Formats: sequence, structure tokens, C-alpha cells
Amino acid sequence: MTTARRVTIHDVAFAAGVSVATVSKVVNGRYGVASSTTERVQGVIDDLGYESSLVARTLRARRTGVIGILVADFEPFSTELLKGAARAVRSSGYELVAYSAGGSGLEQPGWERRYLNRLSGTLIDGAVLVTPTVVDVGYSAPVVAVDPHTGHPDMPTVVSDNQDGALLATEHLISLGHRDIGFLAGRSDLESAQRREAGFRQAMSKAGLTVNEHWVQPGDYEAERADPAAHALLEGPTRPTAVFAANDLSAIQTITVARSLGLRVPLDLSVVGFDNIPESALCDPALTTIDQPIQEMGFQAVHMLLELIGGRALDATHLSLPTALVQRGSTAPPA
Amino acid sequence: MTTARRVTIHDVAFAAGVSVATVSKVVNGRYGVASSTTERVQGVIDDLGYESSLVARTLRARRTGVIGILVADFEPFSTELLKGAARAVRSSGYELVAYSAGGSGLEQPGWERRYLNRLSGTLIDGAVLVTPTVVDVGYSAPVVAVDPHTGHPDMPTVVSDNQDGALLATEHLISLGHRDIGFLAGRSDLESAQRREAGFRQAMSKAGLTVNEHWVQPGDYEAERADPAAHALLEGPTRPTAVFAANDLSAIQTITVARSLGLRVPLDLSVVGFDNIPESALCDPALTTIDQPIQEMGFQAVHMLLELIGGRALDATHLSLPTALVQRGSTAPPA
DNA sequence: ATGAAAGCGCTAACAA
DNA sequence: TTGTTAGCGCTTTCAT
Repeated sequence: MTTARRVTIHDVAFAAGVSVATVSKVVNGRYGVASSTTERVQGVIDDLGYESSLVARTLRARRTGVIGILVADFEPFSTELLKGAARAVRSSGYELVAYSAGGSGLEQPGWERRYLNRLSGTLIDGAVLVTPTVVDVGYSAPVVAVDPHTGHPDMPTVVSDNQDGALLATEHLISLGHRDIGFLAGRSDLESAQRREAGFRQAMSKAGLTVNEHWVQPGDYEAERADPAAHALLEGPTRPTAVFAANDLSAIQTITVARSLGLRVPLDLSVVGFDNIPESALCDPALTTIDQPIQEMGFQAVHMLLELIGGRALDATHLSLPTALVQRGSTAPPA
Repeated sequence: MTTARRVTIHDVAFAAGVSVATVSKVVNGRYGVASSTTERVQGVIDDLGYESSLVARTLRARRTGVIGILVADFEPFSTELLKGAARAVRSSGYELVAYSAGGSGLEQPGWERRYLNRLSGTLIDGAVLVTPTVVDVGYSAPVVAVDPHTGHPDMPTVVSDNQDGALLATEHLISLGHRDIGFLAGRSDLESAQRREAGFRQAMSKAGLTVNEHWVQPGDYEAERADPAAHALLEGPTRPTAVFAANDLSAIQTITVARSLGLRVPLDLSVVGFDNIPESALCDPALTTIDQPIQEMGFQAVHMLLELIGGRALDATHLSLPTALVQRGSTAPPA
């Protein structure tokens, strides 16, 4: 490893025999530089392979031309969102920085505020916060929150229509003829989980069905937590003929548990999930689920952010994207 | 939108009635500060919600504690890689910045060098370059390239075993009884495409089979370019009973073309792909493919980078990860 | 134990 | 047209 120092503006200035200011002007295409000088400086820049430091430039200039996506971790949800964000930023002239503290520091709340303080004002012109727990960031940079844990009227947000999705899921089961439907809930501290439960209950009451509270179990959006819940759901004195799980992970776990109990899916038990992650299509039987348009959420969030940065007014500060039923093999009429 | 200015170290110093130097010492846990002062300053920091600017800090300090993943765009490959990278960085104390120019600037080559120059030396301590076209970056910061377009002995790289994977794919077809096997090639400027073709030829000659050069068509790793190639492969005077496509996208396109020609897959034509992207499992029939461990590549790349940054020697500068056959529905013995 | 001051690489007034 | 100068927010000697 040789120790080739970074090429700075000083190196270019020295080599070209001009001042750093002149180089800066050339780099930024400012007026007031003789074309012969511009040419010479540009030649040196090319020779040396100089590129201005984002960091140094950003510290001085007000606009940085970079927008940040702040995530707690790079997992399926956030990376899916990134794809949509990338599409939105394309040909906008902006660059994208996705920032993650690598899972560390997530235990203590407020990571979103810390990230924002560390990056905003410098480096980025605005940020998309992915699933922030604290939405009151007490900071005025343009910010859009995606799938926040709890609603907040003051900050622009993008969510998917969790309640309507849950309604669709439950109505699908009801239309198949199910009456005994269980619900495997999500993380109760999350807005999305509450909406999904609300949608479930709404569909049930709309159909004149009673929710059996023994068949409502906490699943936490996780496979491990969903496991005992699924057992409770399926091993009681009576069991539902169908289960709507608040997300795909717990739905898949429900299928696993059902099979281990000798139940056939979907013959003995129908299962519906929520999110439509790739794993839903791959499990056996393939999961009937509610598609949450994650990429689209990323796209819209960046779109809103760009409007805010540009000083334009938002059409809507709270965007709720439609969900849709994706019917696969895990649901059928009750036996 | 209120205009709450960012809280700087000066604000803290002023509020606490000390100098910025003292605040800096407290923030960084340096010696030489009275515990009473530390306490008072810390109180103000908490009150004001101060967090030091990554940019400013990074400009001054040699180590930044951040590593960069430089990608041309956020698409399925790079985002998958990100997940593995995130796993590797966890509990390393490092943070992760994924940087993308949003697709712009990709037309002209050398984006990797420009990105590196913009970020390195400041902001990041080292970088993972994803599918760089130019591997000679003429810069000495710790860098690891993943899936580079062309091999380079001087830079640490992580690739998957493209040749062996192609060998596996072709041998799978041969073991099913196929003798007339076509090859839909990838982007010829990419190292990976060359290795895949080499693996194909190796398997053929190993089995004593001749490669029909009419059945070797350029596919470019893209659906659009694969389309005419698949037509050429399947509409000639004679046609192969099986096709190995250099990646999944072109394999899926081959299936589409075959069906449009009235061929049944896998009864009339067997197809194997390479990469194992999610779409491979979802198409009909599900694609038999070679699994490229993308997440693992990201994990290993970051692992190597952390070793380099830590000044440790690498076990191996060129890592090649094993691939494996994933048998699904698109292959069967010839009719 | 504390603070003044220099400077990281760059941009932007302002002078020359 | 060009160069000088003053910072951006922070860390780090080096005085005090």
C-alpha cells in the first residue's frame, strides 16, 4: 500500500501556477477566468485526477446536492425502499447517500435525531427517515418520514394503507367462506400494527362476525415471537379455520407451525400475510399476502423531499399508498 | 418550516460558558477536563441535543469510523450486497455509508475513481467498490472491489466462482442427457461473463461434447439483448435441447421466447440461468439456476476492508466464493 | 484545567 | 482576470 496522498485543490493550484481560488472557479464554472487559464487548469486537473472533496465543499457551500436516506439497518425493507428512492432521484441531479450506523446505537431511541444532526446542515440537503421511532426531530431541515412508528402531524410522511390492506386480507378470507378467523398481531408500539388490527376488526364487524379474543395473539412482526402465538392459536380447545398474520414473517411461521401440528395448508387452515417480501413467494405453499408497495414508498418519499428542498408546496403532507391482495396458494375455502 | 439553525459546538460552548476546545474534549472524552466542567458541558449538550457534525469532524480527524460502499446505482445486486455488508459491520464500531450518484455520470467511465476521490481521505476510512469498470483507481486508501469488470492483481477483490458455477450448470444439463446445448453469453467486457463462458466450454469438452458455435449467442446480461439471441438460438435450422444463459435475466427471456415459439419448458427445452435473483423463483416454470452468494460477497468484502483498515494482512487478496446449483422446474431430460 | 489559535479542503467576498 | 482573505465546524497542539 503506497501512501499516495489525496490530490487537493492546492496541488492543482501549485501545478498550474495559479491560486486555489482560480482552481475553485474553474471547477465550479464561475465567470471571470481567462479561457487560456481555464484550459491549463483543466489540463492539470485531468492529469492529476483531481476531484473536489464532497466533505470540504459541503462544509462551505449551502447546497450540497446530496440527499440522505437514514435507516436503522440495511434489511429487506430499507433496501427495497432504496431501489424506489434511486429511481426518484435519477435525473434530478441529486446524489443519494444511504446512512446506517450498522445496527449499533439502535438500542437507545433517538437514532434518527442523532443521524440527522450528524449529517444535516452539512453533507445533505434533506433526508428520508425510514421507520423512525421518534418523529419529533426538533430540526428544520427538509425531512420526510417513511412508515413512522407513530403518526405525527407536523412531519410529512409516506405510509401504505395498512388498515385497508388488512381489510382486504380479512375480506378475502371471509369471501372464501371462513367465519372462524384468527389474528396474529404485530408490534403494538408501531402505528402500522395498530392499523392492521383495526382493519381486521373492521372487516369482521362489517361481515357481522365476532372476533374471538382468544384467537387474537401477539406476534411482534417476528418469527420467534410468532411461534408461540401460532401455537396458542392452533392448539386451543377450538381453532380458527383461517389466520390473518400482521406480516409475512409471522404468516410463514404460522404455516410452519400448522404443518408441524399435522394441519394441511390451505386445506385445514388458510393463512394470509402482509408485506409481500420475496420470501412469501418462495415458501410452500406460496403465501397469499397483501402487497405493500415498498419501492413506491421510497419513490414518493424522495419525490416529496425534492419538492420541499425546492421550496415548493406539497400536494399532500401525508401520503398513504394503496395495498393490494396477492393471491397465492395458502388460502382456500374452509373444509 | 421554522428556521432552527443547527446546534454547533459554539452554541454549546457559549451556553456552558467554556471554550469550544473544552467542549470538544468533553465530547471526545479527552483528559484534562475537571469533572465538574465535564458534567456541566454534558448537561448543556443533552439540553441542546447537540451532536457533532460528521463532516466537520471528518475533515479534521484522520480516522472517521465510517466505511463507504460505492455503487453505480441501487439495484437488486447492490442492495443485496448491502445486506451482507451491514451484517459484517455490525459490532465493528464502524458506520456504513452507501453512496450512489443516482445513475448519473455512469455513462462516462471512471465513476469509481471520482466517487473515491470525493469521499476518501475525508468522510470514509475505506471503501467497497461494487462492480467497478476501472479497477486501477490510482489511490491508496483501503479499497476492496466486488465483482470487478476485469481482474486486477493489485486490488483486493471478492468474486463468486463464475467458472465453476457455469461448469455446474452445464454439467447439470449434460447429466440430464442433453448433448445439444446452447449458450447465451453475457457482457463480453465483464470478467464474470468470460468466466461463465469458459466454464461452459470446459464442461462441454470434459464430456467430450462439441460446442456448436451457432448456438453461442451474445446476450449482454439484459432481457432486450437476450431476446434476439434467444430467437437465433431457437429458430435456426437445428436447435439445441437445452440452453445455459449467462444470467437469470436472459434465461427468463429465453423461456419467454421459447414459449412464444410454441416450445414447452422444460419438455422441449431446458433452461438454466445464473445469479439466483428473486425473479428466478417467481417465473413460470421456476428457473433452475446457479446461486451466486451476493450477501456473502458483501460480508466478505467489508470483512477484508476492516482488516486492511486495521493494518492487518489479508488471508487472501482475491476471494472467490462458491456457487451452487438450485434446481427448479426449468430443466428436464431431453424428449 | 482551560483557552487561543492554527488548520483540515474548500468557497465566496472583496481587493488588486 | 487574478489573488487575498475569511470563514464553514471541528480537533489539536501549545500556551497560560
